[in-house]
Amino acid sequence: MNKGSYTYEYPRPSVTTDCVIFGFDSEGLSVLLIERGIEPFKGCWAFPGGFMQMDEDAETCARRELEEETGLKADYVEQFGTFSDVNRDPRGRTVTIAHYALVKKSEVKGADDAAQARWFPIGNIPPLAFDHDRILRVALKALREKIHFEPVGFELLPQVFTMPQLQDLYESILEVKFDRRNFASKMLKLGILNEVDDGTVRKGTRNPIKYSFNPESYCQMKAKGFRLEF
Amino acid sequence: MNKGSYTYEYPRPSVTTDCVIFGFDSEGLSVLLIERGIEPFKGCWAFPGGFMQMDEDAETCARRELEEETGLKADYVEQFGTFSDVNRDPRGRTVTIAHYALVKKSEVKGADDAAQARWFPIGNIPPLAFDHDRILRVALKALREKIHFEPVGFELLPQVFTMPQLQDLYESILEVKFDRRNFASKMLKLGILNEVDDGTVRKGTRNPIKYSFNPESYCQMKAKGFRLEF
DNA sequence: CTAATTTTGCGTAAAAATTACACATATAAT
DNA sequence: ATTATATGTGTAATTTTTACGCAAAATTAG
Repeated sequence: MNKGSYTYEYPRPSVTTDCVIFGFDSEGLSVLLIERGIEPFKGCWAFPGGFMQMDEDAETCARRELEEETGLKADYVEQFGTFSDVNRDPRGRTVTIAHYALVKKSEVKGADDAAQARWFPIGNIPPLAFDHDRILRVALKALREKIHFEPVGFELLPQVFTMPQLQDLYESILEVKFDRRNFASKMLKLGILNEVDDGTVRKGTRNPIKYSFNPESYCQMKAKGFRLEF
Repeated sequence: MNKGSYTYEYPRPSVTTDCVIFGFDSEGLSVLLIERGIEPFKGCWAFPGGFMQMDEDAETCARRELEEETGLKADYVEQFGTFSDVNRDPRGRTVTIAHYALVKKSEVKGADDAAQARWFPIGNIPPLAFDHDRILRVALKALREKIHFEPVGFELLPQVFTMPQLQDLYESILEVKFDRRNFASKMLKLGILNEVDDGTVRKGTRNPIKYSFNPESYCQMKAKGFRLEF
């Protein structure tokens, strides 16, 4: 196909997607960024993303770019806003449909091998390219609201986790502290956690009980309309 | 400027905005639609919207199209999602950034004069063009969630309103019924309502107290983080 | 190796929020 | 004129949330 072969009656902005990738481990919440090797914003970090193809919708594009640029396949990808400031990209008019992805860092193997991809804790983000700092703020806000309606936490934790881990997750995302006993009883009362018997005999109380997320119960709950109050 | 004078190396989708306009009166919640005079979807109804110009961002575009096509200027316009299905427009690849607008029907004068614009109650929507039925469902969901965090109701009611009106509004949007005494006390406890003295002496209790929204109190509340629980 | 500290599970009492509900009065309807 | 309806007000019962103490084993410190 020739260069410059697409002609339109009126000018059109470029359409891209960007993807804010959230991960979680004992260090807290973090995002995966890619270092830009070229101008503009050379040396700055940015979310993976790129131009939307004519045969894919926005979420498909976000997932494709995510995999191409980081090697990750995310289960959970969701659109949270579209950014269209006239001057957001110095190269030309660009509209980006922003998504966030939730990945289990415990299952991410060679993501750090990937050329210039690195995890940054949410409290220590380097200078970002374009309007990505604004996009990150909006992404965090969206995630914080989402966690009240959907158990997004389970997309971020390992398959099997403990109550303290789950509490850490909620505290990291919402930036608050909970009483551990109240947190546990509220969570258990929801009825979406399965106790996992990993064979080890629980003698003392210091080795925590292992849980896994029960998607079936969750779906039933969701059908009735559900809200996680914190 | 010549026809067909914009040429790009890769194909680009069109970018449009659409605007779901919500209004409220004693009949309940309704939306303002425009009848399509031409194919495709001739005779169907659609949200006002159109192509984004190169010198305006999405919200500016939505407001412009809204005014051009209905004569309305809306105070409150907010983006709630971008729709990018590959086949959503039979004429070609189009991505639309969808917004909703809240208007005071009480202050809308000649909007119905406008050629083919008409209000439809939310329970009686005619066949819609393109994927606008889906867009409407998402808009309603967004509005229902928003009402928990922001006093969107006050954008829909007249400047001065009564408690029963406010309750009707909440009940219409959330599709539930509240105990009128509990609703009133909860609302008043928020401290964002001013009692309006309209001079008339309130003898009986059947003529309801008039209120207005107090934006200052609301801003203070919002700063502390706020949620309206229903 | 021993002692001190920390982590975890469990359960209860106090406080706060939500819910359910009754009556009086003037307007509106019959 | 009589009846029905809409509105304001307050309180008791219930439910939910919050605060907090204790015991046991693992971990850490010495």
